[in-house]
Amino acid sequence: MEDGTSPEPSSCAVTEDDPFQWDAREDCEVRQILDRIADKWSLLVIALLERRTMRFTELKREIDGVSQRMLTVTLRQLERDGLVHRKVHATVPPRVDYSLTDMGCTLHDTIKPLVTWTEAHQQQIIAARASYDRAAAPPA
Amino acid sequence: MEDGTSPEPSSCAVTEDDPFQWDAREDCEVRQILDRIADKWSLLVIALLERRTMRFTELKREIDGVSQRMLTVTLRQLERDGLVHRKVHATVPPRVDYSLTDMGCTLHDTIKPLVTWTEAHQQQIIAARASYDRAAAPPA
DNA sequence: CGGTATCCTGCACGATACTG
DNA sequence: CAGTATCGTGCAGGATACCG
Repeated sequence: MEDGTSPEPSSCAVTEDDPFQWDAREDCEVRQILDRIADKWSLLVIALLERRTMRFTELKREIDGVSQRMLTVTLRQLERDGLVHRKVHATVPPRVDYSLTDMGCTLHDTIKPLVTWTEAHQQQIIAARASYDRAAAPPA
Repeated sequence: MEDGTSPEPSSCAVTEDDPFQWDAREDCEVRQILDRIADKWSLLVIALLERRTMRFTELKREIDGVSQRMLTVTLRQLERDGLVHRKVHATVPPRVDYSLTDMGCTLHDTIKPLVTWTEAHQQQIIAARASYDRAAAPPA
């Protein structure tokens, strides 16, 4: 395939004084943490809990397609990372409330722009994909 | 386990007028796109390309642990999504330059705070994990 | 209700070999 | 140099059953 089909490159600044350069080591803590919070369900859980405290079953009902196992695993990881608070009520039947911790809220603040960006650019991305696929299409 | 070991919940605002509420449907476009850009390598590639145009081999050398296959796959996806530009030079040996598109740059702008957040909170997260693990420790 | 424990499967990904 | 093609497999994650 030629390159003529790609969108133009940008000329975004190569800011030399940009302190943003991350550690590319495989065992880098930052990468591990990012992998964790950027996984399939964590973002969704954080987004939902930012709105209000929710029970386990509520979360399960809200999140289309999540298995009980994955929801449990996700919540446990977020709790372990100090992002989500788990409150067990000693009632019967049991009741467990999940909510964001303060740190979880600050994380949400940084995630939100990412989701907003995605929403704002989804049409552009869909168009880019169609264009790419057309260019690579089977020359029948 | 009791709940006494969890960090306190936050009281972050339940802003009712908050328009941020995302589509939890499994086939939601936003979720698919997020899954794509939040994967193990994409973030790293975007971060590196924001600094400067890079060749395939350079990227491979910079990113510890990535296989040739995964780098290729990642770059193709990002190209297809219109986030990365691929420029093939008709020289021999071949030379392929990768750079961010304008859209890729805007994405980087929203990713950067997330990385910054992670760097800023990694100690807190490590501490939270240690605390959690201690609480759940084998009661020998 | 809100989980664990167990089993089983698919496919994501690495390794390797080949090519324009 | 910058890929494709093919094969093998580890483990993420679904399904199911059971429990406090």
